[in-house]
Amino acid sequence: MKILFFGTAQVSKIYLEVLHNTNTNEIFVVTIPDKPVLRGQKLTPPSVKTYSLENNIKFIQSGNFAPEVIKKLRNFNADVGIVVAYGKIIPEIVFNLPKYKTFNIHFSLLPKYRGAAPVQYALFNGEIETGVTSFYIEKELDTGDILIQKKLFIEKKDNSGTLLNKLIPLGIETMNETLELFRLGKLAGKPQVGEPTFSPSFKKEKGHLDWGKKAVDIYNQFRGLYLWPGIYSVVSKGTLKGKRIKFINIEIFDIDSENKDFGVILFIEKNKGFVVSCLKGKILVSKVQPESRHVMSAWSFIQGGQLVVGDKF
RNA sequence: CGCGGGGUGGAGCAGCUCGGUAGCUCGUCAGGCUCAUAACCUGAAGGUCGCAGGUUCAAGUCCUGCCCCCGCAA
Repeated sequence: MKILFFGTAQVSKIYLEVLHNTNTNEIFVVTIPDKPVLRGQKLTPPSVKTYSLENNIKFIQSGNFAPEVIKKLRNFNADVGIVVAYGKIIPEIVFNLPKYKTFNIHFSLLPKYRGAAPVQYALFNGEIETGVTSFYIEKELDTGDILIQKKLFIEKKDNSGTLLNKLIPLGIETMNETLELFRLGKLAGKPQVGEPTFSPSFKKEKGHLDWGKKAVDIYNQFRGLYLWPGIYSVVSKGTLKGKRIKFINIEIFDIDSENKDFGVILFIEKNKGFVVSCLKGKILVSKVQPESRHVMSAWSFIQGGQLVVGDKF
């Protein structure tokens, strides 16, 4: 098949790889411009671009769909378009170019969690299941008819990293099966049914912990933001006052205790870390990254004596 | 040349302003105590204080250059 592939992020590279390793496919990649990234703001190419270069795959890198870009895409004369973590809205004139139109692989059970961050939001909300959906791209974001949908159970200990690792292969299955549908000429999708919910992209600020919440909610926030941007708190009382500390790993210490004050370091758990009070319940912090320092176990950091019982976030 | 922090025994930190025997907590090893709840006590091993120059009687500490790590912002 002649495939028009829209992708940018690390995740989409994996999908491109699968398509590229199927010899019968001819691929044309569409990705976005290099972006300044990290300290020193070096321009970094999307991993899809790097992969395309290494494997001699035709690609076009553009921040827009100007007439000359569309012309090139039209000349490719694609059978189908596939969108995986592209990161930009694709105009109708483009997603309608391929013979069988364009479909998207989305990591939720649509119409739940439409938008940019379905994995994260599913975890925030403590969902017990999620999944992958392939559907036709429409003008409105994530609203098109569904081709294939697969369910997946979320485990208590899952975070955005582990969950993504399960969703990616499931998505590949979904993509392959969707392509198979097209080969067989089964092109009809089914309208989405149910109340839609949304998962808009968010900023780093979302990782700022509010200890005036329940331990369960804080834990869900941790799970959802595990890969990016992580969760953090700023010390408000103690030697490190004003310093930011990232919590790389936490667990629920108890779920329903009542605490007079929250955000307070209540006590130390030997070899494990320190325990912080929430509005309801307590959180055991086991791995941290203080400002300007490496990631370290919370217990190790406690040895430095910078953070002591009674300090507050 | 975006802003900032940091590199000190195996781990986490202090010491640097005001140069003068390498300190604290943990771990390790040896021994003691026996229910302390981050158990406690005694003792031991373990460090070219990121690298290279410079100033000085003397540099972890002051000066110069370099390497590496990290937070923020984008």
